[in-house]
Amino acid sequence: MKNDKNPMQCQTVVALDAIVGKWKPVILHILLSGKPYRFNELRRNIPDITQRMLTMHLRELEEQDIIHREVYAQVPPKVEYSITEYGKTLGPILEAMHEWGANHLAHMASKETETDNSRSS
Amino acid sequence: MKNDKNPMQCQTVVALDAIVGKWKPVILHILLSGKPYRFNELRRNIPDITQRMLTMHLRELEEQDIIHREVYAQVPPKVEYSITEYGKTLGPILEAMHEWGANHLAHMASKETETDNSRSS
DNA sequence: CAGGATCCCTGTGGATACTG
DNA sequence: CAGTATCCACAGGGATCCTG
Repeated sequence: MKNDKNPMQCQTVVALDAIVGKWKPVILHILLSGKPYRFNELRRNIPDITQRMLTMHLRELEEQDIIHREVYAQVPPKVEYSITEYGKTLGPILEAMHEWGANHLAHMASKETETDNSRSS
Repeated sequence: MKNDKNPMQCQTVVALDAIVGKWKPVILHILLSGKPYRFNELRRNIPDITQRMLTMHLRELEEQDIIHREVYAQVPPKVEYSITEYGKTLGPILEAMHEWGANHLAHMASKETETDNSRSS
């Protein structure tokens, strides 16, 4: 894992570790719908991601038991990724962050306007 | 800011942006107590942080209106950092993450034990 | 005391090509 | 289809020295 010595006190980073990564929030947001997705299906839903990063993030999430990887022995290969029951516990947190983020954008925008007003007066 | 083109959809990253950074969670955790802290006081409470990183993180948090920087015109200089009312809205999220993180450690530990059992059997 | 200025190292992530 | 394997760029962060 990434955190060698978390000197007690801050398990927050443990949670962060699970959702930090350039595309992890998007992946989680998609899989939290409950529907399983195939590899390339995910790629298509995340336009700018590279297969490398998709693979890496999926592996990390799997290792954390947040998503499940189901391999179907057939040709052509078929692999499906889905959120685990345990992974669903991240849902509320992600939602809260999404909400806070949206509100934050508004908050910062209004502060911008304040400064604009004081400039224009 | 860090995210140039967040293609709508994911304000989660906006929230993440506010709390991601090697020491931000700790800083926030400390300041969320409500008590104002001086610069070196914070340093002392975060053993391994460098003044450079402390400064940078504080500046970013200030820019986001999450903490307040109060400069007292006196010599020797005195600067106090405190959580803003707005910044307090991050509290519940950090708390939730902390709780999830603690639980996650337990969860992963128990999975480890499972494998240990299957190995030892 | 509370920083600013520099230099440098590492990890995260991007681009591209190849495979079972 | 679902990946691996390489190479490479850059930003986040560390160490050190200096200052109003």
